[in-house]
Amino acid sequence: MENWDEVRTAFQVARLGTVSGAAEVLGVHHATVIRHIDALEQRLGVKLFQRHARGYTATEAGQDLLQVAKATDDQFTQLSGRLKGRGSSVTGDLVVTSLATFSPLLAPILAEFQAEHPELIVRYLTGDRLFRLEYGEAHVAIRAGTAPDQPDNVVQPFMRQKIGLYAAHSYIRRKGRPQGEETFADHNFVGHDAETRAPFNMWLRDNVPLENIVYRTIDNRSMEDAIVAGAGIGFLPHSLASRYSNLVQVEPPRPEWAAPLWLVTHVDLHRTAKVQSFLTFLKAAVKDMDA
Amino acid sequence: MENWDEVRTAFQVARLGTVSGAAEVLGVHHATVIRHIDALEQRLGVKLFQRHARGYTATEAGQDLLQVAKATDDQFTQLSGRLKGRGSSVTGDLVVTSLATFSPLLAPILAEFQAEHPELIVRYLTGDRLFRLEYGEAHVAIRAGTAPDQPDNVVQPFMRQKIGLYAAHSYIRRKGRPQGEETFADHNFVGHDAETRAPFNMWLRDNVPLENIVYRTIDNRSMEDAIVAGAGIGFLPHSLASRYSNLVQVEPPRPEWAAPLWLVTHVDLHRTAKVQSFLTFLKAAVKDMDA
DNA sequence: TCTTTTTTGTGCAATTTTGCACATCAATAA
DNA sequence: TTATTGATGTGCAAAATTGCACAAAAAAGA
Repeated sequence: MENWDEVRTAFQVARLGTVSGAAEVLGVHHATVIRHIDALEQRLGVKLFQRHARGYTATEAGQDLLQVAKATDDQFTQLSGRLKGRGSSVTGDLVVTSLATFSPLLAPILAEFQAEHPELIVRYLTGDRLFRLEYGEAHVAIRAGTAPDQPDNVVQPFMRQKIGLYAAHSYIRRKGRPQGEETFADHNFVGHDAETRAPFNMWLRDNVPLENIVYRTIDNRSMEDAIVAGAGIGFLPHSLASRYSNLVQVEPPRPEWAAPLWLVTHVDLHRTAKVQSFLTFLKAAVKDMDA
Repeated sequence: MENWDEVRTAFQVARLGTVSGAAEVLGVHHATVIRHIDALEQRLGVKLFQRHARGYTATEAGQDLLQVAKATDDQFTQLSGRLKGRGSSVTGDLVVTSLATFSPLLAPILAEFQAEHPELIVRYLTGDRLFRLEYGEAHVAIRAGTAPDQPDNVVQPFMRQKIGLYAAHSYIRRKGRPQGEETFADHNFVGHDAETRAPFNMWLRDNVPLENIVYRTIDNRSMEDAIVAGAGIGFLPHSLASRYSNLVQVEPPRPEWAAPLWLVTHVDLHRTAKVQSFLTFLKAAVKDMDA
């Protein structure tokens, strides 16, 4: 059964009983309808209609087709409604991906956005590997570092996280509070094991002796745990550090430490209402946080 | 949702994940597939696929379409199978129509044909009005009289019913048995009230005084009842009269009394296996009866 | 009975659709 | 790294589809 359009034509003829009527409904010339029916009957090897001067009446075969095609027509109509509606409504899945680092930042925002759109299911994917937008793995990605320049992606600046140096009370009691950068050589630090391109990490490599970075980890979250546990002084986002009552701000956030964050979406999805709605919500949320 | 073919194309793309694969399955050029997708997306205003170098992956909208179209594809495949099968099998309805007169003749034949095709449902329509083949009211019609010449109908000779003159024993006892045509003026006859074109009826009008036709009826079946009841002498098909033990053959069947019967089918249905099968069965049955 | 209306059916031209060639791009393997 | 493979995307010509004009026939109405 190839050529679904011919089935659609036959459906209208069976429904209306005349070629002319079907042609009008379908918006084509009645000759086209006749030829569709002829072609379909020849391919199937079955007479679908009996032709007479008052129109076409469906044979048993034609009525069988009518039943099936009627159901199909209904299904397609409903599908069309759903698809068109989907273009302007915030429902279904919203897949957001980022490094696990930003989970504390994003979680409350995502939660609130979901609360505003009860029909929405938020899927927040974090992981080591980058989830690829061009394969449809996510609607929105939050990326850090230099601006990504994938051709099919729409990139826009999101925010700069304020990053400061923090240490736990337990550490301060043990090693004392540093008095300016020049005293850092006497202190222990928590840092990345790998050579990441994060600004604060590069600053750390330049301004602190390597042997003072006594606790090294790959995972940002483990770094946070180490700082809280008093392993040493380390960089933390201001918003995150302020949640811990046992952390002391050793150095206030500096612009050169701040890592720029980017919002990345795929071209095909960027214009959709769902993504747009989320992006504006996201930017408004961080604006509130800055203020 | 117009243009079901584009839905079919999108279905294959969603199923296979690549334009090239879909093009191969559909038997069209891959450029055609791309253009179908583009057209469909534009009409719906929704992105169905995300394009990347490895192929097309369905968005949520595309997956919704996939679900619906998959069901449609199944339905159409099944329908196609049913329709094609219907072309070469004897199932469903077989609608036969004739004047009620021929019911005694046809009933046993129809019954046996049904027994040979258990899946068949025989609908035998009799009535005053002619059921019209061109409106699909019947597959086969048995008509009497001069050959019908409707353009769309396929007419073939069926049989000539042997018609004789019969009377009941009770009538013979009352009025005696006629000794040849010349004594008919002394007898009572059962005949048609209307001026039918049936050969035996015309013969009756020509060879028997009108006032001797004492029992007139419109319905052939009532005429039969009258003869059996002894109302007078009347024409009956030989096959029918021989069933009654209380009937006497006044005159044996003559060729000029015999009414030619015609088998009529509609052009569109004539070639179908069901109709052909029935026609050959029908002709074989009456051949047996003659022999 | 005759006219009007409605419907199907067909040859031919215009339009649309399709196929082909080629460009491009990304992933894979040597 | 480099060549290769397999995918998408586009201009242009060929092919198929469609629309139009018109014919014909039957039902409906005057």
